[in-house]
Amino acid sequence: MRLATWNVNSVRARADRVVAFLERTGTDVLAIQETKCRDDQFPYLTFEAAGYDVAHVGFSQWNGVAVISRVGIDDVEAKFAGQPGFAKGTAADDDPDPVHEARALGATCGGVRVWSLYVPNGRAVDDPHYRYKLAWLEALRTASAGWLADDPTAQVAMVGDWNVIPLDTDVYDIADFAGATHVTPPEREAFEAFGGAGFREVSREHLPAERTYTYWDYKQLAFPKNKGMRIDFTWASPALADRVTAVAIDREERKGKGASDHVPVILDLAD
DNA sequence: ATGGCGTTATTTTAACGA
Repeated sequence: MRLATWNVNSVRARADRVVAFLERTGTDVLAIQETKCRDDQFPYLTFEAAGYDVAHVGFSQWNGVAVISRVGIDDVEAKFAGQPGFAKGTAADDDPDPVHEARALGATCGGVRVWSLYVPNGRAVDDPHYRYKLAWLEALRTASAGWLADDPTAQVAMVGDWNVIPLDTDVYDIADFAGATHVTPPEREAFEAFGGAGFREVSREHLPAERTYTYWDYKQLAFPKNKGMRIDFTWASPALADRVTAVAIDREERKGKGASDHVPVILDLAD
């Protein structure tokens, strides 16, 4: 089975390109992030015509995550247990009515529990969104540790845009990120905590080379200059990690007119 | 120090993103 993840930066602007990717690569299951639409705006027909079932959650023009599959799609969950909302107060419990955002969707496809994840950006270290990002990652770690505790043989793939740069060598110039989000010790610790919970980040297992990027900014010719970042990852349960035979980052998808700023990450799973 | 580019929306500027 071929499983991929891709932050498409608007599924409506990119639907034809996504279908072309599916057909070119023979991807069976695709987790999509940043659909940037409500459920009623999702281009279901485009994907159904190509032979895929769709599960999507989106509340506005922001965020939005989906899983599309041609090997079945069951037990859809539009959030994980304990997923926090964004509280705009200056303290974590300041806001009595946090806003729930469409950033996680789980679905079982071909026997694999796939979670399409769009981790909050954080914006700035002194912004409430930064605290939200850390709380969100911690809540996901707690939830996912529970899945493994319930079933150590579970086939789970947590895929998507993690908005964390785990290593200094995962970015074109770490000096440009002094004081910025994505590289702070708390963010990196929150990311690596999934390893502590028993998961394995299989993209680096298969693609260990430094400066192997999944994102390039639209601005200032970042892609031609290869000024990129590695922020799209797959934390796999042990049983699933053992099935991964290859991982590829599809750099071709950053080329040409109408590209997303992220490219797909593709995982091949043994039967 | 700023904004650079792309997308969206109760659009004609603002919000958001990494």
